[in-house]
Amino acid sequence: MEALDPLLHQPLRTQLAAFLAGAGEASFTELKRNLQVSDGNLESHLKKLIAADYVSLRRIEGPGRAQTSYSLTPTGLDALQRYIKALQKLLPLGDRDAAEGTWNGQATAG
Amino acid sequence: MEALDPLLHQPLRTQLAAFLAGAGEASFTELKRNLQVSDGNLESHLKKLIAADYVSLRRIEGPGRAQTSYSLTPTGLDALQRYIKALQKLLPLGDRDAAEGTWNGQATAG
DNA sequence: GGATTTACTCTGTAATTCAGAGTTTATTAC
DNA sequence: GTAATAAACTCTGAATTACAGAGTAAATCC
Repeated sequence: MEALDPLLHQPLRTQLAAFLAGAGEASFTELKRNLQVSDGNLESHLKKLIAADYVSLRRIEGPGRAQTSYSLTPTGLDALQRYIKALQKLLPLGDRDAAEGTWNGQATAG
Repeated sequence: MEALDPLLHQPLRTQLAAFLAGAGEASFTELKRNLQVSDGNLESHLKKLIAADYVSLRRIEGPGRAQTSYSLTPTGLDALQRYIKALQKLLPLGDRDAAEGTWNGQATAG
């Protein structure tokens, strides 16, 4: 059985990675709004992803206060992609062939 | 953004639930072997799933020492199914339509 | 120029995760 | 029959993680 990247397999961090993958990049505040998370919690998870080089930051000096833009690194995107493959192997997720076995009567149709 | 059931969205518990869904039921030892996990760790996660009524146990009195057989409850299967739907919404997982947006060039093809 | 807001960062607490030691019941060797 | 081994868990405690709210610094509003 394949292990699920523990860095990505955590509620907030999965959402963070998915959001960044979809959005390309986002500011602290955008992330906070979209993920509905407290400041401290957001920054601690962001920090962890940055430490793993899954996320990079870019300082944006605009008019007004400087902001940081966060985005997935190639490493992060790759990890996310491999994480998704692992999920597909583990669970029946539409991409049926990938799942090692499909469940009883129920499959994925609900 | 939809939250991911924190009970299921944890590496060992996701695997546990997926395995039980696939196998129907399994003994402590089977689970231990398949998930490659320590006794203590397995029992603590199992306990958590049982407390949530995601997993039920059944005592099996055979020849030799009695064993416990673990399986998903209807509640657990339902939760797993909803968890999978949430994942599908969040990530591009083969079932493409469900994902809120598909990523840049990369999509799911590797 | 004082009050507010924005954009984070720090700190401490609570909860979670985990390994290994402990317990109980059965089986095998003698 | 009993000592040693094994199976099937359960308990304990330490390490890590997750989280909220308080703190800080810079900009904007009045």
